[in-house]
Amino acid sequence: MGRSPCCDKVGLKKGPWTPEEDQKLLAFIEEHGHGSWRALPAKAGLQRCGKSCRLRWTNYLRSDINRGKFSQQEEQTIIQLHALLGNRWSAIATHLPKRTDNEIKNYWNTHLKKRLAKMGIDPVTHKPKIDALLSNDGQTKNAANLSHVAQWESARLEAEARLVRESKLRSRSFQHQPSSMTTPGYIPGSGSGSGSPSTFSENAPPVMNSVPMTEFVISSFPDVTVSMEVPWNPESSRADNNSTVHAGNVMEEGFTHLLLCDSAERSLPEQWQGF
DNA sequence: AAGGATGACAACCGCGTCGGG
DNA sequence: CCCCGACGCGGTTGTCATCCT
Repeated sequence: MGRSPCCDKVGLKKGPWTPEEDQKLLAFIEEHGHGSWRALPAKAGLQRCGKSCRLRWTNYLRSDINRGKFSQQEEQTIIQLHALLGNRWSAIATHLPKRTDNEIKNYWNTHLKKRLAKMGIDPVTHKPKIDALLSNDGQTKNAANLSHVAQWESARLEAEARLVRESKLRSRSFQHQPSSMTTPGYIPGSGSGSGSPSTFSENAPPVMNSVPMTEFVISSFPDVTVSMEVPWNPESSRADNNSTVHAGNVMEEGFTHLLLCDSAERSLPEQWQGF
């Protein structure tokens, strides 16, 4: 309950680690394991608090860390998982082997968040900003746009709720099975295209009625399928006759693809340029 | 060339949670 | 059941490098 007092002790070094300190920590852990982090600094001969040692080890010294540039696939995974999980960096990190939560968090804050903001997408919810859906005089270009945003939010929250349930199940069973195998009531869909869409049957009313459903499959989280009601009009994926913005269609095209474009001006669909 | 601005990333801080006594 | 130490997590800050004027 109380805060750890280890860092309050005077005489302990703070700030950047030196190569000598790294070597001491590395050598000690390789020989003895880290054991109790609190006791480790004294045993290893380090003038650091245990917390600092743990951070240095988990974020930098571990041998199973990839410190190279983030690949496009990794970027996409982060964006997709962040859309579902929010700022739960440790949870996101579990789906990115060799990457630490701190590294992912930093990368998000310095690269991806800015890219989202630049494109007029709320970095918190990943939905298009309301002001991006407004015309210059403040009127909505298309009332359906706001409806799509609400639907996206609804789908996102639903997926999040499911993840919470799965998390609880996983913590109980401690298994690494696809969650579709462990989540009661989950009915896997038949994938994109024809066939019945995936949905959430556990205590949930049918989400859809007559409107065709669109599935969002998270590629690095294949057991999660977000189904949402998004009327699909291939023509309006670019721009319809009224130059309206179809938030749902843009999402269907895969907003993560848009986010991966280095330059919004270069690769965005016409109606998104200039945001 | 100097120095201010900006970007990138490492590290710290403080809160919440867990588990043992 | 309560207390408290230990740890993990996410937000924030600090520091260094690079760019720009």
